Amino acid sequence: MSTDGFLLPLRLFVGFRQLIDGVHAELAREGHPDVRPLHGFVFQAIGRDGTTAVELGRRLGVSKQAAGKTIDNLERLGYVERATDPYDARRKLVRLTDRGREVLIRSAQIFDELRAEWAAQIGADRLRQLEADLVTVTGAEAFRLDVPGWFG
Amino acid sequence: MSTDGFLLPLRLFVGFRQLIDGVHAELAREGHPDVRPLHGFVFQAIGRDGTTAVELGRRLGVSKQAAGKTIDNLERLGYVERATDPYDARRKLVRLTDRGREVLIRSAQIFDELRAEWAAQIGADRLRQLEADLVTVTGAEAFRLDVPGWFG
DNA sequence: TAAGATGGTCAACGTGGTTGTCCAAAACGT
DNA sequence: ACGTTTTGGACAACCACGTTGACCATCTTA
Repeated sequence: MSTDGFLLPLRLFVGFRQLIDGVHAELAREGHPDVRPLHGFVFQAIGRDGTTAVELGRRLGVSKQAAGKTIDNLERLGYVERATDPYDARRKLVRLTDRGREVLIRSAQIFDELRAEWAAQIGADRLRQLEADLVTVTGAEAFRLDVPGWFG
Repeated sequence: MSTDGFLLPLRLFVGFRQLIDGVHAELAREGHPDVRPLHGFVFQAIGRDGTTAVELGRRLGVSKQAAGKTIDNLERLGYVERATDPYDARRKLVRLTDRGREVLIRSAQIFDELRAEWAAQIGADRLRQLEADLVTVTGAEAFRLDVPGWFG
């Protein structure tokens, strides 16, 4: 039936990667050369309200230690900050700094721009349908962040 | 315009990951539990004719040393074998073993089956259009295999 | 034939993942 | 109220896979 069973997964990945690379190339141009693809998902998982290392690990599908290391790195880069929870002395709240929020906002904007470029090539309605179809076939799958270990 | 700029890349990745995980779950069931997502792409890059470590690295977008390490692993698992090139004593040809070819063939078949499941959900014509649209927007991009290092 | 390019391997290093261990603080149960 | 369990965080050791640098053998080329 199909000409090549590898076409679909390959193109999905290439599309994903082009979008991610496009965002990070632009972020690097705007003064954020150290932000990795991984970090974007972390920023999103932290969100405006902040989280803890354990909760972050849960959301991303990695161990709390791995989440802690990533937080260490982002803290060193100035994108997140830790604060003690006044209601629970065990917890350390992880929140985005202004710099971190800036990256989160810019990322969304750049993704929108890249999406618009796609829309210009295949048409806005076709792109909407592509997104809708992907949602249909993939369902409500949680995002797993253990990509490095998962792939290799 | 778009509700969420993160939707598109996220769904592309989730779709990719579901296909890959589906194939490797089935491969594991069929006696190949040690084959990683990475390896499928390596098998494809080696192809029927075989290659060398340098050429493999070039195709996959990684260093020749990294390609060599991956070959070491696959050789240990019995999926590829090295042979000296009779016309060039420097080169070592890497070829798939019967076991390796089996995985390559089965992978393509399972991908086709998963693709058929997608087609059953959104319709064969819509899936064909989705693929065609992805090809249009992504262009003739070479696959890069440096995923672990790239992502994190 | 000497100089350069090419293919392969070894070694050292970095990052991000894992598990195991331990401690402090909160929650729970009698 | 107090002892026990659970929870959040950090430290350490280890593994996988990527990188660069160096080195040697072999082929190509001027």
